[in-house]
Amino acid sequence: MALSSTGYVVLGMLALGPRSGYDIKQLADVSTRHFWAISYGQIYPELSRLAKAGLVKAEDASRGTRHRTIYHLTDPGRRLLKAWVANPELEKIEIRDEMLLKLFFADAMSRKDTVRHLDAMRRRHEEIAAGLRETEPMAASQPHRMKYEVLKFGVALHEWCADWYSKLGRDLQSEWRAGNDV
Amino acid sequence: MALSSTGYVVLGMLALGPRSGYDIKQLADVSTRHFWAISYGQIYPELSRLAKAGLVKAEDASRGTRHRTIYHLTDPGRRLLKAWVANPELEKIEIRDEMLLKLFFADAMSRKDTVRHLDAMRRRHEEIAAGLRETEPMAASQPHRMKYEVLKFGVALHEWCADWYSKLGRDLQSEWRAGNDV
DNA sequence: TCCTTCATGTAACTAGTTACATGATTAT
DNA sequence: ATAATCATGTAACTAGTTACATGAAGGA
Repeated sequence: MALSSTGYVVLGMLALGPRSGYDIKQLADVSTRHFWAISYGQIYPELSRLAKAGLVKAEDASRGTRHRTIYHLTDPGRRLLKAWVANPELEKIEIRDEMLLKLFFADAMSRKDTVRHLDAMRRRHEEIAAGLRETEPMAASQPHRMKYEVLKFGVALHEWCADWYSKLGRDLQSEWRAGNDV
Repeated sequence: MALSSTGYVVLGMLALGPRSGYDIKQLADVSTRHFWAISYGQIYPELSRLAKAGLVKAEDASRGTRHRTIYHLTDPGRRLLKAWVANPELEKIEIRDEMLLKLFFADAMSRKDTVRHLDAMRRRHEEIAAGLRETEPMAASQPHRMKYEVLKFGVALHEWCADWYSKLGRDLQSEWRAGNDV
């Protein structure tokens, strides 16, 4: 019974307590999103699969005519999640960065445009870091240490990226001002 | 005529000179792979599409019975590539990191396993950085400055990640040795 | 009243991977 | 010989996004 990583995300969110598909999405959007985004189009079908496999259990939580289903982990679900987390296999890491792609192909670009592009990249990472920092109070106040550490990693990572692009832009400019035609 | 980013990668590789689909894959594997991986299953169909759109032109370069097709950029192809590169739109950036996902859900993990997991993450990033560093002489000797800068970014990024995980592991251990039951 | 949030779900689509099939050439 | 590399391509599959449809509840 091999689950997709997204399946484990759903399981993991339910390990924090019973919630609806909607809740899972909201929670993922302020926590795992910066390194593992998920959408409704994955969540709802995944919940059905997990329920069919007996890893989660659905429970009706409708309020009046407004229907709502909350899911909770079953024992097998909790065991499977734990086994996955503890398995030290080298899992995949993947980055897709279109702006970096443009920078890679930017050799024919004008100096002005290159600097502008680097500035946009800096700004982009600063914005991501700022967005993450907003969730910091929430992450700091809950008892899950690793979740907080992962958030701090995200903030630090994007700040580091912003600094790197900022520095490259400055270096290139001073180099160009010095008249070195590289 | 909007191309996928992968389409632009193909175009960009051909901007360096005419090459085959096979060549494009080899080149991408030692250059863009760390932030934009591509596979044969994308390259060959993409080349057909680009040729049909008149952005590249196929040329038979078979040697005897062994067939080989090299592609080169057409003027419209070169123009489109240039326009894409120069367009400062905020393009998407995406990370998918399964190990970070496990760390995020690692709160129930034993201390020993947490430390081991962090060590595996550190090693993973060191290996990626080392793999990238191997291509450094090649990147340094060619005249495309930005390609070299992007490579240096990749090396520095993964080294930074390795250091971060390394530091977190050390911090947690000393914290635990100090007897703080967090 | 109207906008936002809550809430669930599907269908069509886009993107990308993996496995397979084929076969020549070159290095060991 | 035989293994590695060169070389092209497709089919089946997996993963994920986006748009759409529906509608209730709650706040401005």
